Amino acid sequence: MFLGSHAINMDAKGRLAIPTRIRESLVDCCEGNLVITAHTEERCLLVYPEPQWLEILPKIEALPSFNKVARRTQRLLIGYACPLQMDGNGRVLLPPTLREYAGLEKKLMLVGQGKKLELWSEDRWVNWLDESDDDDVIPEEMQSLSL
Amino acid sequence: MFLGSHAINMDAKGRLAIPTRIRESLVDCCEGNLVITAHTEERCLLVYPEPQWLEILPKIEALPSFNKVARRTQRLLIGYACPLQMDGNGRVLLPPTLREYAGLEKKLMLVGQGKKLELWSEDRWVNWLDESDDDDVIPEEMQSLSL
DNA sequence: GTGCAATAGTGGTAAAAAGTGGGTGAATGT
DNA sequence: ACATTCACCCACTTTTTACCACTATTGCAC
Repeated sequence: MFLGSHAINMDAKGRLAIPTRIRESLVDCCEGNLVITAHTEERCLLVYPEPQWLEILPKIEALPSFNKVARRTQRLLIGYACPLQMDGNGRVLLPPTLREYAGLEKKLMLVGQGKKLELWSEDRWVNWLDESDDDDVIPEEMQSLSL
Repeated sequence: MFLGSHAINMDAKGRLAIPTRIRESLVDCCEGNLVITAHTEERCLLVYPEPQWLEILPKIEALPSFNKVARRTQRLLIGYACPLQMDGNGRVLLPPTLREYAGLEKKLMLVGQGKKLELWSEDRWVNWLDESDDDDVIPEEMQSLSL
């Protein structure tokens, strides 16, 4: 279970030190085997423990090839997916195409999301926080949700 | 299984170095025998390991001849198909007609898509990423999909 | 409160591998 | 027969990646 957000830095080579708390969770649940890919709705990245990834992969593959939205989802999720391994210092190397996609520079935010993590450029994260989506539709599943 | 995206360059002769990761997968699954053809929905190319291609070919041929969409699909997929072989350095030579179709110049993106690969002009790829498809229909299979 | 120790984070280096460019000979087509 | 194209090969340059060393920070004990 991944909770909380962490401000972390990426070095000049695109390496990223996973915060120790999270590192421990990762070793527990997947021996450090991660899959990182693009988020389809925002320009940020998704980090899955490999077992979680293997659960959703078949669902993505099963989507219809001749629907535009489905094709976009497939192309991004599968097309950007990349297995990652932590190095001896608990760092991972982010492939250039993913850095590019999410606009990652030095300052990043790693955000726990339960079964997965999200990785944001700090700038984009802050911008997203400021966005007001007042006019968006609330799905049925949330109509009766009480927090 | 092909995952992940790679920025690659085409040289002046129209040769294209396959990234090592993918090269290994290709040698494993088809001894480097590829078939490349046109994508019917976007102006990019499809790269199949030969066995995968031989699986889908009969399905394409079986499409009804008196339907316009089906005819277009056949014409493009079969009409542009071309077998490729990697050279000693893991490069392939792209036929001019395919380069033309997909608008390939120097900078390309090779995108893993599970059983196949897609090859894009980098420009077109970036444009496609920026396209907003907000008004498209979300297929039923995705209505309750939770990733 | 201060100092020491352990651990996290950062930067650098060197060996290996991958990408790039070019040249030559064979083959094909005019 | 000649020209042009293409496949194959060789060599060089750049990038990658794994490993190592140092600095900073945190936490604990005295």
